[in-house]
Amino acid sequence: MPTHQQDQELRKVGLKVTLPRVKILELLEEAHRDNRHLTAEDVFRRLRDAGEDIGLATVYRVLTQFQDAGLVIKHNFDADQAVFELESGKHHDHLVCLRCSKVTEFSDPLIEQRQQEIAEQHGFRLTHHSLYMYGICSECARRSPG
Amino acid sequence: MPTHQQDQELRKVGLKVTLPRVKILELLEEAHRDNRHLTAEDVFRRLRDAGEDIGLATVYRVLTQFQDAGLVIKHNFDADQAVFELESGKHHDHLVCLRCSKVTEFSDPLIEQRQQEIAEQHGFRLTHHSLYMYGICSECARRSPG
DNA sequence: CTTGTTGCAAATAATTTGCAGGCAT
DNA sequence: ATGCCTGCAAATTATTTGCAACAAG
Repeated sequence: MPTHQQDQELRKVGLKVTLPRVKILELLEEAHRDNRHLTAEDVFRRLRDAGEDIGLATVYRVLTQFQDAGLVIKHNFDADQAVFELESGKHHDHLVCLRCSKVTEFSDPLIEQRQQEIAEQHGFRLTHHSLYMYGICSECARRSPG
Repeated sequence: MPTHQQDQELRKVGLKVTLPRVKILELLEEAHRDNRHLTAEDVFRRLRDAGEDIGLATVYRVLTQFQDAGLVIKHNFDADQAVFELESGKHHDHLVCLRCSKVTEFSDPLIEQRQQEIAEQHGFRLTHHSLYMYGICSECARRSPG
């Protein structure tokens, strides 16, 4: 079989190239293009719908491995299910639409800098942070201005 | 029995004054003074240690009722267990120590304003946000500068 | 070959719910 | 009295793990 882009990514982080891993990686890339973050269940269901016979446990295992390998980030949004997003390398924060779940990434130097200052003021050495902003996106607002 | 401060808070939000509710409210107030946020299990254990015979299910139920009543806020930090904090009325964000779990509250107008601007730029009408900053607090850093 | 991987089922962990008895108002 | 509350056990939901069969390097 020809060597695809995904195969390289997997090999690079020391994971064998298997069908579940390649498929899940593809799904995550597709989702990222659509500004969606997927839950493990989402991934599982999409694989099912695509005719793949991949168990939910495998989905969880693969996502965790991807996370450990730095390929993926896990977010605990307000909801009770975690969502996974492809790690793009550049840090960013998120705007999440409460209606359609669209996710918009942004990065603001000013906010980042203030965070650092505030941490220092309180004597904290910062390791990371998470900033999630929740609201209604323009499309959803237009659809029903409730 | 004399009417305490807690009793008033409970009545105000339409909840009957019962022992579990009063005790849990007291615990949350105490924890807040100590810059701690408690998980449901934490609350349960402390009640047990104090000799109270209150079930874990009740703890969850009461915390949820408090949340619905606006007395308490539930946070989904990095961990898999949610933590609860007394609602002080004024919005604030959090610095969380990864070693000792100390929580420091802060509020920064500059960050708040930038968030609003960013949301507008992306066409989002913001409803709320959560900003958690994780790191090592000064005491823990002094104790072992890992 | 040899070890990492997978699917399935069973196990955990956090939280919720049904129900019969109790307590606040 | 009467309906809100509670404890306990059972149910749910999200996620993890054990294990035998299987496949990648």
